[in-house]
Order: sequence, then structure tokens, then C-alpha cells
Amino acid sequence: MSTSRKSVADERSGYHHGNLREALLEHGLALLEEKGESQFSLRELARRVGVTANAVYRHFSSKDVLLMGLAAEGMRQFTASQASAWGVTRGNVAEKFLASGCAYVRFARNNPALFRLMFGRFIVEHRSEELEHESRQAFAGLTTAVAATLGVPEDSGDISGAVNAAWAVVHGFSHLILDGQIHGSDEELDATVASALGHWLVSN
Amino acid sequence: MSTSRKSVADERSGYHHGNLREALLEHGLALLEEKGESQFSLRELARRVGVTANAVYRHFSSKDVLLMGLAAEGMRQFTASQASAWGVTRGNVAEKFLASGCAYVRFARNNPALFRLMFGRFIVEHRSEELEHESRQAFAGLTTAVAATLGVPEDSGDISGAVNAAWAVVHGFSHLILDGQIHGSDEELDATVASALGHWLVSN
DNA sequence: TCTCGATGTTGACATTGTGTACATTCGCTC
DNA sequence: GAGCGAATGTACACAATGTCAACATCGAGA
Repeated sequence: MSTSRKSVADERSGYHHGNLREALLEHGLALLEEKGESQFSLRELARRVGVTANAVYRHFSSKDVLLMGLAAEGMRQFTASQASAWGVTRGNVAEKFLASGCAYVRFARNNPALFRLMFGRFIVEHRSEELEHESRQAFAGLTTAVAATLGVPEDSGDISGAVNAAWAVVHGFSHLILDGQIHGSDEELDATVASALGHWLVSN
Repeated sequence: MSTSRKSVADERSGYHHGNLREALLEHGLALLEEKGESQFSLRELARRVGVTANAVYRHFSSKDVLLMGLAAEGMRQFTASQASAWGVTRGNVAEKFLASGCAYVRFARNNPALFRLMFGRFIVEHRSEELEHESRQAFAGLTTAVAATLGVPEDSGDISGAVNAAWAVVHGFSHLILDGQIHGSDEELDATVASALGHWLVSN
């Protein structure tokens, strides 16, 4: 995984790229983390993929739409990582729940710019079908997790307060860590998050 | 306050503006909320203030430094609002604490772009003396509040975990609300935040 | 094989951040 | 006051960016 093997999206066979959209998303994610959203340049991305700037417009109607595509792609990876943390963890629901919370924060740490993009102004301003869908998926997963952890039916009326609070904890930790307000190794931060979520558990 | 009375920073008496720095900060905050960070343009700000783009460079050595100035200004307003919420609230420390938490979230709601700027990549990347100072002030206030609320000395070793958790809750709610993931009126959101912080209180 | 739709390219334009050189004004010393 | 230096604005220029319109090239189906 550490060898920079060329991915499928990379080969080009002449005038036509063949996989431009995938290549743009793939290199786009890399460029995003490298430069940050504010320095993310459509033209530079095109250069890296080996294509003219305007070629991008065949697949994304504007830079913002491109960024939304990246956000949606990020959402997919995010929900996958959440589901994985839940499924992989051995133990009772409470342990699975804590593991999911830690995975949430770890995702943010590993993809700072992407995380900020996913949960940034984009979700507010341009709500694309695609992103909306992915976003709903993530929230549904969270609700399921909380319901299972608390041993309450999912459609229980007042569960949303508990969901929001738990979400706020992991989301807040994620942002504070990204912003450099809280420091520590992966393990230390896992412990911090787990401790806070533990307190949340016993009081609900 | 609702009449658009010209502020001190606005009058210009000829070639020299007289108050360019203040005017830039003042209109800068407005422009920031209006356009969002990504669409914030140094040239447009200069235009609004009635000055050439390069005049800005006499007071801020780059656009980023300008934005840092705005963030620092925001931090000042933020710490003031926090202190005010704490001081104004009648009742015991717990009530003051809850009020501060709600004020935190309200500040975010009232200044979305500024909030994101203040607690965004800037604090990580360019740590200016000024911003660092304001940031420390805010954190110190929070620690004091938590210590007073829990009835523990401020230098108590393991208080930092509690501080971080409380911070994460209000910070997380703030971001979730800004990102449109949680909706509601000011009052509803106050109730949500207070409820979550209440749970935090009883488990600490 | 011809054609048409999909995909890339060229050239152009307005806007942006910023560097360099010049103009204007304020405040201090004589 | 007169004059000078520092502070503050302006004029001009440049490269980079997002985006538009017109053109080129390819691949698949008639």
C-alpha cells in the first residue's frame, strides 16, 4: 500500500484519457490533503492528471461541483470506515459504539482537509443528490448504533437528543484535534474520546 | 443599532484614509459573513472601503495575514461574549456554566464564517502572536469555568479531560448546526445544548 | 464506412493576489 | 512657518486561476 503503484485511473491511451472522472477524484483527494481546500486548484489537478484544465468540465460543471464530488467520495469512505469499525469490533454493543466513535475521530485525523470539506459549508450550500444520500446513510448508521447501544427501538421519539449529543462529542473532538487545540498520539486521543463517550453512556 | 450609521472607521478625509486598518477589519468581518471565506476577496474589500487593493498591504502583509487579523478580532468578540454570559447570568456556577455553553453555540450561529475561520486551518497553519494570545485567553476562561463548576482547583491534574469533553460538546454542536446537520430555533438549540451539558455535569 | 455523440484541446477573458516604483500627506525639527 | 523623512496610498504590471466558446479527435452503432 505504501508503494506508489499506479492505479487503474492512471493509464491513458492517447487523445482520450479513458478514466478521467475516476482519476480526477483519486488525484483530487490527494491534492486536497496536500494543499488544503483554499489552495486547491482545478488547473493543477488537471496538470497532474495530464489533461487540459477544460477537460475537467466534461465531468464536473464547475470547481464547486468537483469539490462536491470529492466530498461525496469522502462520505462513502467515511461510512465504510464506520461500518467496518462497528462490525470488526468484538464485544457488546457498548464496545462497538466506542470503537465507532474512535474511528470517527481517526478518520478526521487521517483526512483533515477532506473531513472539513465533507462537513463544511458545502453540505449547507450546494446539497447535491449524491452527497445528500451519502450523508443520510451516515446519519442512519449513527442512529442505529445509538439505539442498539442504549437498547431502545430506533424510532423511539426522544432518541434524537441522545444521538445529537453523542454526535456532537465525536464531531467536536474531531474539529478540536484538527484545529490543533487538542494534541496527542492516536492512542491517547482514542482514550480521551472513549472516556468522554463512556461518561455519555452512563448518563443516558 | 439597526440604522446603518457610519462608524468611526468610515470617514475619509482625502488622500489618506485615516483609519484604514479599523475600516478593513470592520468591513472585512461583514464581507466575510456575506461571501464566505472561499469567496472573500481582498480587492473587493478594498473597493468597499474605497481604497486601492495595494493599500491593504500597508496594514496586512498578505491576504492570509488579513484573515488572521479578522480571526483575532473575532476571538476578542468571542471571549467578550463568553465572559459576558458568565457574568450576566444570575444563579450558581452550574447555571453560569450552561449559559456560557449556550453563548458559545450562539456565537457560532451568529457568525458562521467567522467561527469557521477562527477555529479553522488558520489556527493550525499560521499561529500569529496575536491570535495565539486571544486563543489562550479563551481557553483559560473555559478552564476556570469548568473548575468552578466542578468545585475543583484549576490546576487539578485530571481536570483537562473534563475540560476537553465539555469543549467538545459545545464545539461539536456549533459545527453540526453550522453544517446544517441539526436544525432549530435559538431556544430549541439552547435547550438541546443545555441538556447535553447537563448530562455531562452529572457524570463528572 | 459514415456519422454522431462523447471527450479533450486551444485560445481568450475577467478577476485575483501580489511585487515594484511613484505620489501624497502627516509630524517633527529648525 | 519651511523643509524633510516616515507613513500611507496609488499606478502599473504580471502570473495564476476559473470559466466560456469554438474546434479537434476518438469510439460505437447505422
